[in-house]
Amino acid sequence: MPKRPTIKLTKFELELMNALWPLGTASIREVHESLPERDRPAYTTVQTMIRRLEEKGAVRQVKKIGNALIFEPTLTQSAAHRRLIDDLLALFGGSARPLMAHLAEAGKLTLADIREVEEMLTAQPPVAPKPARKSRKGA
Amino acid sequence: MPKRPTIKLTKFELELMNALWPLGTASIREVHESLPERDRPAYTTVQTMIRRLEEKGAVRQVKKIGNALIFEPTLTQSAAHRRLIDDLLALFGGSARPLMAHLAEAGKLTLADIREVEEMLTAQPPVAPKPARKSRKGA
DNA sequence: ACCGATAAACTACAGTTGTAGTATTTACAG
DNA sequence: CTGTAAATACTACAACTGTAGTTTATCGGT
Repeated sequence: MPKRPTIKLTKFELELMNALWPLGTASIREVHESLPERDRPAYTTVQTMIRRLEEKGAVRQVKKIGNALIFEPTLTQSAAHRRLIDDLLALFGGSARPLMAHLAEAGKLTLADIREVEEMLTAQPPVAPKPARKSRKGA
Repeated sequence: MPKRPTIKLTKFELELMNALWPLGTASIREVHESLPERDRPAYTTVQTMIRRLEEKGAVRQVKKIGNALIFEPTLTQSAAHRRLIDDLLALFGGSARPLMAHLAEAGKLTLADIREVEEMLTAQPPVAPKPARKSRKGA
């Protein structure tokens, strides 16, 4: 597999993606308007950023309606999140432990949170080495 | 309280701090040498960065030995980490839940990790609303 | 007191990011 | 078909980052 180079997004690019993901598919205008009106950048700023996101391969043009281009995310939210977390984790020496500890200390983690994840982990075998996810050869 | 503006460090600045924290106090030369020799930047690069860290208030000069300045961190590792985590958390809408879920999914969280944090949380009352930390008036 | 080695201070520069203005194209209304 | 409004494409630019060279100050030895 090609292993594309895991797109790196800035904070602001991420915010744009956060606007785009729920829309699924949208024009620049729509992305722009869906940003929090409190400190909303100029329309052209969004334009520029979307173009850069396209260069980075995070979004792509899918069609044109009237004279407006319609975009859709190529990078999934999940992939973006994974990247963020991996980066943070790297700064913590690769282990989630100190990260968790910090979260707990800062009161960002409740017992409920823990229990939930615990269930997740016990429900599914944590070390399941990729159960050969169905590969429909044709489509 | 003054609430200083929570210093924002870049990845590389963080790496320098990671070198400095264990040293406790060090010259630029020492910081430089303690960087992984694999892709170690020029001495002057470290100089520049330390200067910028000083401007940002993350380190400070404490003395001079020979003609070399000795620095020490002002920003604690803990504070820096807190900042990192808070930033990440903000991107996740402020809740640790999806973050945890992602960690678990990615196999970065083991049951053991969970248990440990769980203990931390049960040991100390998690919602302790700042037990009025001792304020010696006089100092 | 001078010289050579170090260190610090200053300067430089290219790439990235956030921000947006200006110029050009294009689709639709009349 | 033509004008106009909307969108796109192009251009600009300052702050921040990573990178390091050049110039100047300083310490310590002879």
